[in-house]
Amino acid sequence: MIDNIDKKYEPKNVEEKVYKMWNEKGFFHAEVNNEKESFTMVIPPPNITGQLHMGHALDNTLQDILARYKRMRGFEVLWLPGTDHASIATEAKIVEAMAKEKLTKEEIGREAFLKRAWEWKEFYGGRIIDQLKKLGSSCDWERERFTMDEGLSEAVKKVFINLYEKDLIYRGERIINWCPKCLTSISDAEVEYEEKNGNLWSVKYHIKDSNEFITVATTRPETMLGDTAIAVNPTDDKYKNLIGKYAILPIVGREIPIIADDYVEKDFGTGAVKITPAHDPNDFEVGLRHNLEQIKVMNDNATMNEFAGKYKGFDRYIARKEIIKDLEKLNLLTEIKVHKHNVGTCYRCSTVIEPIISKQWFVKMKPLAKPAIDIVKNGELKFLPERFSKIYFSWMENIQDWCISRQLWWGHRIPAYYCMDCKKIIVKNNFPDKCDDCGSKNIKQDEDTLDTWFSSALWPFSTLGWPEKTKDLEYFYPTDVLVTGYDIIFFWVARMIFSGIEHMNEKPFKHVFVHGLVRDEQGRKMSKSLGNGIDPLDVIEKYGTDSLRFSLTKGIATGNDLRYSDKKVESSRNFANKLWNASRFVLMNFDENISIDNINIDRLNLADKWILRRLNIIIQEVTDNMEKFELGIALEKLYEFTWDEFCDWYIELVKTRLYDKDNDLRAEALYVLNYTLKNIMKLIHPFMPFITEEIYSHLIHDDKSIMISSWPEINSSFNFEKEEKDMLKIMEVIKAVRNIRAEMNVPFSKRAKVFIITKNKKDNDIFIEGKIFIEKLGYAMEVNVLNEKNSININNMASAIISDSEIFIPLEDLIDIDKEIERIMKEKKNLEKELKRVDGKLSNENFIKKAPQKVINEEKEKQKKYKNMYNKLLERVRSLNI
RNA sequence: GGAGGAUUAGCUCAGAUGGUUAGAGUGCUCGCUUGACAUGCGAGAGGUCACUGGUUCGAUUCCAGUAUUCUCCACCA
Repeated sequence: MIDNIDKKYEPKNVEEKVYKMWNEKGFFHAEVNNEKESFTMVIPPPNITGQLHMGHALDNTLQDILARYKRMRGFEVLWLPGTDHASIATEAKIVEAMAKEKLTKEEIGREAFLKRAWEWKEFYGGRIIDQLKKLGSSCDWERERFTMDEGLSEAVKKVFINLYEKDLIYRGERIINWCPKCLTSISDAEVEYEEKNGNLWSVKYHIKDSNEFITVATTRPETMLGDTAIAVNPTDDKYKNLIGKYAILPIVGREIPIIADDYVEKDFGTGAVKITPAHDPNDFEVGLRHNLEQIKVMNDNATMNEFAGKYKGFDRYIARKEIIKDLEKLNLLTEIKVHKHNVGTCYRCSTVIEPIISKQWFVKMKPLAKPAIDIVKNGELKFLPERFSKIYFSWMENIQDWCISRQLWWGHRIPAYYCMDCKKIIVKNNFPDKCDDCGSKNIKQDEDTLDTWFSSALWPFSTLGWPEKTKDLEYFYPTDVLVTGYDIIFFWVARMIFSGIEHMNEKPFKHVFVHGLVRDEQGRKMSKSLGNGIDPLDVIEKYGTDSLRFSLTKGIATGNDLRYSDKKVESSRNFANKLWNASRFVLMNFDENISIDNINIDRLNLADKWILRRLNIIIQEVTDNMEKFELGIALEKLYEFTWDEFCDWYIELVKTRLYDKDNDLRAEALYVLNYTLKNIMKLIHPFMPFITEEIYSHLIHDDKSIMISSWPEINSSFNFEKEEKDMLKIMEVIKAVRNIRAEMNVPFSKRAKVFIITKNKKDNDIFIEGKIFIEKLGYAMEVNVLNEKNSININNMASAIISDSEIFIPLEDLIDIDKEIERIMKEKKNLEKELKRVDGKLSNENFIKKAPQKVINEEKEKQKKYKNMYNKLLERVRSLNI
């Protein structure tokens, strides 16, 4: 017996306490356990600079739901947490912080910089972890990893060396995406395209030894300083005679050849293209085909270099203006058009990317992509929803080599060493003593670090001890589900897949469970620049974690974006409160003097049997939904079952019995209440872990915690099919009575008599059994079940017709005959519509011939029912002289 | 240029291997301090399931096309 429980649920009084308890009892921890099947997930490691946002909240809520569900289903669940060093993002923040002290990286040097970075990591790395805990995440914190942990760094080196030895990593000079602000190369995936208004300038180039000109169009005139050819299409008659001749590069005066290449489209622009192999990826390819010189005209910070002649030192955009001015003076500018085009920008700092030729390390992608495509094609690894595999394929099938070197300090330093004497490249685990070839000791390590994603690609196995052959790997790998937003399929998911296959010879996970973005109330992306982000921690503070989790998961469709709204959280909070109060009701009625241990099923009443049967069905359905990852549907069903069926019906139905201290079926009622509520708590626990734990701890059971209790199963002795149907009939009567009363404006305090007329013997018995419920929920002073209505005067009664029965309520002076007529006519119209539909169907020969018998029978049943009701209605119409 | 979503109640969204009187939350209307809960209870109004075809006995659901809209990928200088 519990009293003095607050009327309102206060998450703050519960969440911290409960989380601490779980943690201290070691419920989050997973160990190799050969008696159980494993279920493994690795967290998408948040950046150490990161702060929890709604995306994290959704992502981790989904993972936690799966983890808790599987744990209850008896799996050894490992949800492995950790953080990512996020090279560019973190380095940028540290540089920014140093700028406030008027310091630069170069001034303090690599070693001191890294010291600062590690301090940063210590300080901020823990913050996001604490925030994940606030979400209720049941991660195994004893296994927390960081992408630059010693073990993970070993894995990175090992992978680099493996790939290098297999010739899948190479160093070469190619066009890469250069960010002039971050001062590093970035991969293709890290470039974001933005549509911008620019100009298309047409520039005349003089043909050598002639008075002719050739006109080219360009969006980036500043790169012309690095032109080393002009290209035309070989089949283009306009320019055929010019192929092989030379043009004079304006301003610079250099002679450049006019070449023919298929790459040029005859119909675009002038049909002639300036070729700048050092500053454009397409031009680079053309350059290779024609053996053209590559002239880089910019510095790393996007200012012009010495090859830019008089523009040296100018920023690229200033240089552009100056060049345009000079071309105008020279009369070589023939046209300026406004031109909308996509400009590549850095995904971290939004600076316009400069394609630039540079010596970098690359991963050869084609051979790695092939098996990674196959494994999804053959269904061994599944995307959920399936449509995301198409996105994956299109990326994987068109993949370019991956530029993995970064000109950053924070990250895994590339394990490549250069002999300064004989120039040999040595790729090795440790700093070599001497050069293998010439024996020189004059050796330097590559200055660059690796792309952050290079290490996170290994996350599913590096975190489990690879390259060591650990028991953990054997037991927990491959992982089961990877939960992530669709926005990082390319960055991360795809790279984990080919890495897993290449290094483990096994997929990294069986399912990729993809979710959408959390948008703001108006459907916009939440972003810093818009300032429309909602801090999940604020929401938790105000409404509690369970409410936040609930609002992010109820009714969502896999892979679709969803909108955050305060209204939704509020209604979730109301649901939590509902759970709280339903439990309060149950607990308040617990009676120390009544044992619910040995309940005889035969003594359960109709309502008991109905709710137990409904619970069985819900258990089955929700379990099916969970297995299919239909979390949103599962939760929706639980919401409705709990609120509508359990609270609004069962609890109301049980009250009469419970309040009657002499009733000898109170034990049965308490048993059913405890049993149902207990199972509801279990079913909801994965979604709302805190409140369910708190409530569960007060209920009667033998578990230490709901978290480690077992998932509900159907109780086959509770499959009361008949009673379920009977109860539905009684509920139908109750609804009809309430409807009449509401429409007739009968005040609550005014009890009325209810007459139920049915010729059907079975129904008769059911209603007699249900009298007590109809009285209570239909606010009736007396319920009479009759075979004939002859014995009562129905003229002053309001009525309703439900299938085989009629209901009459004498309202005496309260009856409003016009309203009654209105009600009846409305019902008549409705029935006519339905009858017409069902008659039409059943009189259709083809329907009878071709539809399945089951459907036909169902329709016939309906027809019978409607006809019956309709006849009674006509009788009623006649009797009222309408 | 290519691909993929979305389009269902005023708003935000679910939904069904094709057959239900198409659902929820929220908002709205009416009535309620009903011995858990006003963060509540009861009743109600509100939908041509974007449009046009096709398949089918039957389509809101499957197929094709159209429109509107969002997103991703590629990129022609």
